[in-house]
Amino acid sequence: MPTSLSQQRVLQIANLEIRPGELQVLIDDRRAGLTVREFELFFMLAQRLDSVVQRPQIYTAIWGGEMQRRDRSVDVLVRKVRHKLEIVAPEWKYIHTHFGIGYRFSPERTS
Amino acid sequence: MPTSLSQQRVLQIANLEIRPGELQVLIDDRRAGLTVREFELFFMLAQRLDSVVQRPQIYTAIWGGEMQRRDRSVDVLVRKVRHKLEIVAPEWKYIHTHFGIGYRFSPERTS
DNA sequence: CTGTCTGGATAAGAACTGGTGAACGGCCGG
DNA sequence: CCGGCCGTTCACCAGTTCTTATCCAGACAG
Repeated sequence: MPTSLSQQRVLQIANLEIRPGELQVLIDDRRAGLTVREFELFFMLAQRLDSVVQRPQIYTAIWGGEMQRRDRSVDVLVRKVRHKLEIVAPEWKYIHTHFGIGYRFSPERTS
Repeated sequence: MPTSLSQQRVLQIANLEIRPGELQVLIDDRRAGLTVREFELFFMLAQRLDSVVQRPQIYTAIWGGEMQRRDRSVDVLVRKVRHKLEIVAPEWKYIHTHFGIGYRFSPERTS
């Protein structure tokens, strides 16, 4: 699966640089320090800029298979990614929650 | 493959001089004393300064073929290179670990 | 306003990854 | 033969990450 990521191009969005081949996210040239899972989530959402991705879709994209009811894996992962991004860029929000549906990636300045 | 190395230019980075044609690494004009394999690894990473190189890519570049799961060859080789470099330049770190991903070359003074 | 459902936050144990030292075997020169 | 060098593999361990459970705040329906 890192192989498939390697094929992808570098994404430049807002103050982000996302390098699939290195599994790295750079924010204003600083490394976010995401783990492999975390990167997969973030990159997956980033590719669908501005669109709401449903939870089960996210789950399948990252873990494969069907998401069980009450499985909180996606939520916890989102939480971790948000946290790491906030450390590097406190004044930005990247992942937005859509209640009862899923998440949407779009960089927004908060201040 | 020593042939391909011979074609390459000498790299000057930080306190390093890397001579592909001689398979030699000089640190402040002192020889690191790397073996052929060790040099290949170090040079390969050095050419990708500041970028994270995934383990399987490293493996393929040096041994060819696919890296098996749980193959520790890369790790052990990195360990040996680090050790030899540390003897010559204790106050420098050259190879950084990115957990779950691979390694990144960028010279940093530690002290 | 109240009850119910969804998602945020946190924590504990399991599972995994990488650092490290050493053993093993091949190769070569003496 | 013998000893040293080199590359590979193994085993142990520390540190990191993932999974799962729980508690709680916010959202929504009636």
